[in-house]
Amino acid sequence: MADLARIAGVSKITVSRALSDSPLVNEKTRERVREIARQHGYKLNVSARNLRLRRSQTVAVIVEMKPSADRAMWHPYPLILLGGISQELTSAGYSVVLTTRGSKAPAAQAADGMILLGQGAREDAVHQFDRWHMPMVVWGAPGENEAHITVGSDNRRGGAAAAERFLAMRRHRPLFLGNPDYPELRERLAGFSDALGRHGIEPQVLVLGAFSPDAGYEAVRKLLSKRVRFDAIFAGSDLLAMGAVRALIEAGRRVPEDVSVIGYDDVPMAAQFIPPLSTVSQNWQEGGELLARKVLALIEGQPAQSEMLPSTLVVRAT
Amino acid sequence: MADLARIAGVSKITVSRALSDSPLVNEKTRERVREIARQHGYKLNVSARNLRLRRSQTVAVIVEMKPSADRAMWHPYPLILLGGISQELTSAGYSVVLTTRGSKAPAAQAADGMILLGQGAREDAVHQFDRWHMPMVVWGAPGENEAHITVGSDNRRGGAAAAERFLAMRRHRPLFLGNPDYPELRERLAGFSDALGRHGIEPQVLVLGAFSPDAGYEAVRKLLSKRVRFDAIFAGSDLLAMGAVRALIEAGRRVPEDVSVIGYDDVPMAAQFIPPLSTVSQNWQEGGELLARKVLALIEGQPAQSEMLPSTLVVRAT
DNA sequence: TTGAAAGCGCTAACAA
DNA sequence: TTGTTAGCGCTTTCAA
Repeated sequence: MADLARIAGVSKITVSRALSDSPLVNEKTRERVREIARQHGYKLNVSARNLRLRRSQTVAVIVEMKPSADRAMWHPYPLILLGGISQELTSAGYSVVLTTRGSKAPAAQAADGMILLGQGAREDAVHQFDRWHMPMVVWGAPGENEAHITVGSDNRRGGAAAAERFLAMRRHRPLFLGNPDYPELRERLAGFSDALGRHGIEPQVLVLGAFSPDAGYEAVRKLLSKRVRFDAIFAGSDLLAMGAVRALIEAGRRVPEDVSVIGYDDVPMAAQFIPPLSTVSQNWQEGGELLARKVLALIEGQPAQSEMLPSTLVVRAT
Repeated sequence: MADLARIAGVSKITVSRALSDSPLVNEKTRERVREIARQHGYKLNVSARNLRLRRSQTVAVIVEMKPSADRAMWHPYPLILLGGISQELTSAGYSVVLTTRGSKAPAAQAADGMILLGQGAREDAVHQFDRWHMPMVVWGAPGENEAHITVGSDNRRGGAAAAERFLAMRRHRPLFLGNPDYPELRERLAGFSDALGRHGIEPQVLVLGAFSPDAGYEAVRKLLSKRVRFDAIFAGSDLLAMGAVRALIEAGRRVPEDVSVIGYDDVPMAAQFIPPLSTVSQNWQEGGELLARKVLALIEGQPAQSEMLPSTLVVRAT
């Protein structure tokens, strides 16, 4: 900038003003400076500007990644959340700084705000990041982190919707498939159990480690071989549900006549599955957008509140 | 840092050294300084450090996003590419700065390197970013951008593999389903056509706008109603292929006896589909990791070359 | 409409 | 082992 100033025969500050479209500079001067900048391939030093302005136009998105084991955050669906976040922030002139918890990468600290996703949104993580004293929004179940602004989908309601559907179909031996160690699944199961409990029904719970179709397939196969009786399955994810359906069909059970199946997420394949899968739909993209809008509000000093996204049961064939 | 120095009774630089684990500082001094920093909730100003060190420990990932229409980059599979990138960069102590082309967000300019993804990797985009003079790696088909380091999967080989399979099955009326405006699909079609051409067979090409199962379903339904004859379908994506299979089955055609179908991508559902879908597998995750490793190499001044990831045909039931 | 001075918070180079 | 000096490149006062 000093060089440009010398070449243009003006002062540094005039160059700065010209390049940032300040009204404090003469039209002609501005054009001349800009032309010179272009010719010389000048590129603004963003770090210097950030230092001076005390902001980076950046929001850190922090996801969990245990080194090897659980890469849940990199599964396709949570990533769509990131798509929503990015879309919203980008159009507001912010960039997303993507980091994983525990990384030594420093850039996240320079951000103007922070979004916590995935397992990273646990209590301990929240406290850890609290010390950074920056606007923070958390994805997950509100109430767990009363002190923080939370956006999440209504997993409890989704579980209840599945239960109500089974009740309407007069199913009395429902089964829950999934790992309630994940807070989302715990909520889904809670909503499911509560709604059933009000009619004196208690679901069986089959704890599964993975979310994959194979896990669902194997689990149901084992149940069938052990002659466990059930007439309805509520799966913690669509992939699990699809695996379950495959196992049922292979074993000669009719879906939904013998066993009704409801999944969770409404992935694009759910509608194309044969038979088309009934499932609880949640809009990840929108969740991402909402998270982004909340941090932006906080960054600009406006108030913001926790919010829960609706989950709706989509009844298809199963 | 000046405050900490005063409190600890040392100089600023000693604080700096203590906090950055420099060997130039006495063990005791270091501990004392760190303790004081902790007590006072000190947080390093990363912008200042970036300015001073002339680096940001950041890699910009630039994706395409036409405002409303084509959000292809936010589809699940390209996002996995991002997962791979992020994983690799994070473990090297870098953060990912996610921006879309055309965004006014400044943070990307401060990055130490750049990865261009999606439609953004077209010629014009590449030239636009060339002016930033930073290490750059592009996702796509090598050869298109000779001048730049490119990582991509071998779409041409994938198309050829599908063709070879059909030839081995003695199919003589193959059909290609997909939109060759996308460079990847163009390559897949090229490989497919070339391999067939060597046996005197020319595939029919059905250009489809979308990648969705519905698009595949509708397209095949129309073909069947027009009594177009074909005995093999190579679809540009698994979702398309699944839609096609559904249409075939509904119309009473047997898969693969009457019509063999091969998809592309090997999405997790492909193996669970009924019937399990044959498809060309490409490893997005690994592609992302490779992209990341190449930029890191460039950033550290090491040489790097373009590279093509293998695509392999996975033969299942269709 | 332009400019001079000051300083954002950090670390490399050099000196003690 | 510690400290002094200087300066990274920018923009906000304040003055002309």
